[in-house]
Amino acid sequence: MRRTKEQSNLTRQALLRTALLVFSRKGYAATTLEDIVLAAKVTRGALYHHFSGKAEIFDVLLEEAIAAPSLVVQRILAEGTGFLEVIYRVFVEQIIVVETDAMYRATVELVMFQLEASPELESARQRLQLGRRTSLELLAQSFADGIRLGQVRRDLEPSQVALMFLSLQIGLFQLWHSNPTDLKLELSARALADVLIAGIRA
Amino acid sequence: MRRTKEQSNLTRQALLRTALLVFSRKGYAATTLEDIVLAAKVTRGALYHHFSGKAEIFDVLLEEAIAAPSLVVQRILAEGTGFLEVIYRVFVEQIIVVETDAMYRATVELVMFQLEASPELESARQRLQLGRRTSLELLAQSFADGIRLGQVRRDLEPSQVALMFLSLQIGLFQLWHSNPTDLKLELSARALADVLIAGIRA
DNA sequence: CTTTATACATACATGTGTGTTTGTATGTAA
DNA sequence: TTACATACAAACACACATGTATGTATAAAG
Repeated sequence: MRRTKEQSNLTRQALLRTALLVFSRKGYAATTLEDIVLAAKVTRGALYHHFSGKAEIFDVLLEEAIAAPSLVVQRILAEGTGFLEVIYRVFVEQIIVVETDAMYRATVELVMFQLEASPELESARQRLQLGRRTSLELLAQSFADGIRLGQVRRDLEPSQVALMFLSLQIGLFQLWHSNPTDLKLELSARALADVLIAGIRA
Repeated sequence: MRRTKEQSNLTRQALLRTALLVFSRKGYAATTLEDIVLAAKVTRGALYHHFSGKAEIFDVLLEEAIAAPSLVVQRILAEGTGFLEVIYRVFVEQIIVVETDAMYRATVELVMFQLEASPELESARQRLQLGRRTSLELLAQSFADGIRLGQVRRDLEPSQVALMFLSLQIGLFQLWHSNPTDLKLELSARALADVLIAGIRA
């Protein structure tokens, strides 16, 4: 009955994977360890062998979840063409990933909807906050470049434009999430990005 | 020790008021009835006398919370001047209320951060979704008027503009909430509204 | 003024979830 | 091949939160 080392690793991955799905759907508090191990087809013994408890498994998930979005951004920034076009693409494609990749969506849901709710996740929230700050700063710097290139209105604060960019993304996803059926996400994302660009272009 | 009818009403109100604050801070699941009655300086007996349980008191709160934003909108729509100016004011003032009115802020937090998390609040979520749909439709209709008046770009879908408006509001609040200290809310709200207007004006 | 209903407080029963402990079969190293 | 470590399963103990049942003092009704 004793599993081999790599099998052990598989169960650990299975636990993480299913835990992500369950947490993102039911939330931290409402998720019981039994839920997780049942879906992963192991017992609580396995979970407690791999993790110290409920808090730790959530923490591990969050680590990856916070890192995920910036990966997408960096991919797009690498193939950059025109400034405003890059902005447009970053906005749209990052939202498309949410729609198409269920796992990525789960991580976003985890961060956006389950994190603010529970007080015991304070440290996680602070890490998220830090991540968002750097995101904002990176964006702001990018928009500052855009201004210097003469592509963005000179009277705008780069930090405010960055804020608007992120607000739009977050708000759109939240609205879509609260009503996924009658909201075609990609279409809307393009429309919003279009207005955004129109509002900031020089 | 038996209280009079109006005293009873006061304790009921106190329970609702403190429950709103506690729920909005700790979330539904993490909030214990003991937390509420302790803050309200009564016992659980009082709570169970006025409400059938945890679920009901949350439901009552939510009813008001969902209704609250539309009240603000209607107030501003009443004193309408120019179209784009009304849009601007609705956007900005609704956000200002969140910053200045702690109770209003709590209701918004309740709806935005605590509602998506718990599965047992499904019915409440559906009511919220309905409220948002009507909000969107109302906004869309308003923007359609704006197009007809020649104040808004004719190539834009009114529904998409409405979506953008709401997304911005929601996203901005969420970002501010995750980091209230280094984000001057009113200032940002004005900046975002400015870009929004610039992006949609004909 | 008596009676009854109300507005709570207190005590209790129950369920549920977490963490811990113990047991065990098997991979792995010597 | 023996000895030990590991990967889990199963059982247990404990805490805690909800709901309920009971008690009681006093407004309110007649």
